[in-house]
Amino acid sequence: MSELLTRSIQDYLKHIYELTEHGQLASTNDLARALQVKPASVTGMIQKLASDKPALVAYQKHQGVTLTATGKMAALEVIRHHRLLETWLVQTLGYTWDEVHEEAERLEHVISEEFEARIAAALGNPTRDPHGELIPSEDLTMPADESTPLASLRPNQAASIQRVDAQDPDLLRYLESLGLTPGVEIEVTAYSEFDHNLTVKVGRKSNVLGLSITSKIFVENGK
Amino acid sequence: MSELLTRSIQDYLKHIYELTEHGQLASTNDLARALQVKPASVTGMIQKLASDKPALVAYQKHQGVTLTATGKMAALEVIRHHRLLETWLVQTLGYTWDEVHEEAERLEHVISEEFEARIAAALGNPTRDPHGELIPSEDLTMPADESTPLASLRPNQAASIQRVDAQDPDLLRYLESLGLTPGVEIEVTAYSEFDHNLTVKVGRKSNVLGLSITSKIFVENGK
DNA sequence: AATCAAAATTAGTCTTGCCTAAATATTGTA
DNA sequence: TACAATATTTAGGCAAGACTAATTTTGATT
Ligand SMILES: [Mn+2]
Ligand SMILES: [Mn+2]
Ligand SMILES: [Mn+2]
Ligand SMILES: [Mn+2]
Repeated sequence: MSELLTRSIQDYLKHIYELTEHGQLASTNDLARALQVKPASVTGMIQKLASDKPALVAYQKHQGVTLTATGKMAALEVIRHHRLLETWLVQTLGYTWDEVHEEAERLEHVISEEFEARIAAALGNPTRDPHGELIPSEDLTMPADESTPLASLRPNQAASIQRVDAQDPDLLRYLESLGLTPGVEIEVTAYSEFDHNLTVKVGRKSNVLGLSITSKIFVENGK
Repeated sequence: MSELLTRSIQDYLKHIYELTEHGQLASTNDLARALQVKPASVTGMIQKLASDKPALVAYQKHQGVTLTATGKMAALEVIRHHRLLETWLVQTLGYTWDEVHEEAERLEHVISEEFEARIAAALGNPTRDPHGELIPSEDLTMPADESTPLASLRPNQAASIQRVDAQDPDLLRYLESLGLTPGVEIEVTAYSEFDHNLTVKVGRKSNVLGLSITSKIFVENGK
């Protein structure tokens, strides 16, 4: 799996992985939004990736793309780099979880396999990054994710936060200020069916959270 | 000094700095060799850098280039990144001095000022990298270098090794195997004026070193 | 002063990855 | 079934940075 893959291609593959993780096809528009690029540029790149020597994506005009086995390996390699880097920035350099994303976004493309191995070992081969996201294993397998969105819980259900699917620093700081971070136990005490707000108890405090937040927090282990 | 400077430009500036550090002009050919690029490419890039909004280099056709004040700041920024990274790879991830150059060569262009500040602080603001090279200060001043090449010493002169000006991993491993690393005390016991070999004593052992080695080891403080 | 080799520059191409504008395909709905 | 809105693709361009081949400049040597 050694890389002749450009930075740009690595980012395409990573985002295609994320958009197709649950069996969907990634649309040109969704990719354009994720990559901050115009749809026409996505079409161009996708056509190139699809016609590469060993194709990195499977593509049919107007239908969207998925990754080939080769493309998936390359994507998982980048994702592993990203998540190990985030973990390591937090644990060894004192970054906070709202600061790491941007730094990792650049570093992920330039570290060697040697570097990856050394930080993984130094961290004790972690399985989750600071946001609770699962880290692909060294052999590029993505562990199964058992969690469900907090939004799907209803009053009297308790659970523990597994991961927070967000990179926006403001949102992350806000969540931290409420104590909504991975590992924390929470309980839903109220649900408003019109706006889908949930009232969530953390320790002694309760907060009312809208769907745009509860859909980004993933929990497990409701009692 | 924030960067709109591409990776490629950063490498040009860094190498121009190194080639002009002692007052010379950097020639097109020397730069081409240093950057592993054809001379025609160097001419093209130099002309662009010379005609940039605030010019990064001063250039006259066929005469060679030097850095402007702006260009020098940008170069020192990259060099500071490189040398802090090398130091940090050795001290916190257990890299050896022959392994760090290549990794730092890529990382130097993508770390943030925040990252630079954090590793500098974590390392206690070091002034030399693992090869003994001086690290530009945070305000981008290069400390004065008092050292002279080992090649200039003669029998009965003693000195301590300050820095080793080499990146070739094989050479670095060889020097380490001889105990020729920064901080080590040495003494010259013989000189051969025909081939310029020096016999150098380190601890109990002596080795005969050719000019291609003694010109890359810099020493200070002969007693 | 004339000559010549080495060094440097110019001219013209190529690749990568993006863009805008225009054309076309798909889809959901009337 | 047909139309309009939406999504996607095509066509044509541009900027960076590299390359090769051809040409010019420099500066040493006769
Ligand atoms: Mn990235
Ligand atoms: Mn993360
Ligand atoms: Mn570099
Ligand atoms: Mn060094």
